[in-house]
Amino acid sequence: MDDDERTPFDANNSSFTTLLNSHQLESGYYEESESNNFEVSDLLEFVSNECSYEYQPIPTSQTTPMIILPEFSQNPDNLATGSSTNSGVGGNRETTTKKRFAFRTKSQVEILDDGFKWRKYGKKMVKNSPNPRNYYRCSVDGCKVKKRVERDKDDPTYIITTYEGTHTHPSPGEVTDLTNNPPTIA
DNA sequence: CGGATTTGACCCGCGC
DNA sequence: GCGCGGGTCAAATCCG
Repeated sequence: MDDDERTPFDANNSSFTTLLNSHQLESGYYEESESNNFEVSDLLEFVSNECSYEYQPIPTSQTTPMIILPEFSQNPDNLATGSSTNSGVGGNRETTTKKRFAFRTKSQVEILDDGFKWRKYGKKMVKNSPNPRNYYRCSVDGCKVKKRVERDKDDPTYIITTYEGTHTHPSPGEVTDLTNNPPTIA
């Protein structure tokens, strides 16, 4: 709990400080899972896109967002093979470089309103945890962002939310001019 | 009535 | 080659 063995944030980086302040992140850890191109700006952009905490604070309860990527290279048992090409039944899925970020938040509810609409498409029980793992997907058509929510087996009070992919649309809460806002490259 | 949620079944990759 | 673990889909159900 108070003793972690992972690589902490680069506190020297002002960007991270801003990030921490903007999103009220107490502490956390980040790690890159695919390529080494992962930078602070990516994390910032991702946070801004994926978790609009700044727009929609967690209304359910006092939540302390934390950025943490524990299972990516530390425990292969949790995520097993993350960078697989084709996954699922379809067999033919377009798989490009997708970045994943895990946020560990302290909350009793798993449904954290981050400003986006999610549709649950699966629930699975993890073998090493009594708590199930929920799979969410962005309800927006065309957006292939996936979200994985799981309770910390060690600390049930903590929720580990893993985002995968990048949103190609603005937050539904904030209506913007779609005609004047062309989507970026997928 | 429409949409989201549920739960079981199916599939894939890897290990043994 | 089979089994395990994990991830996804899909039909049925429930809710608003």
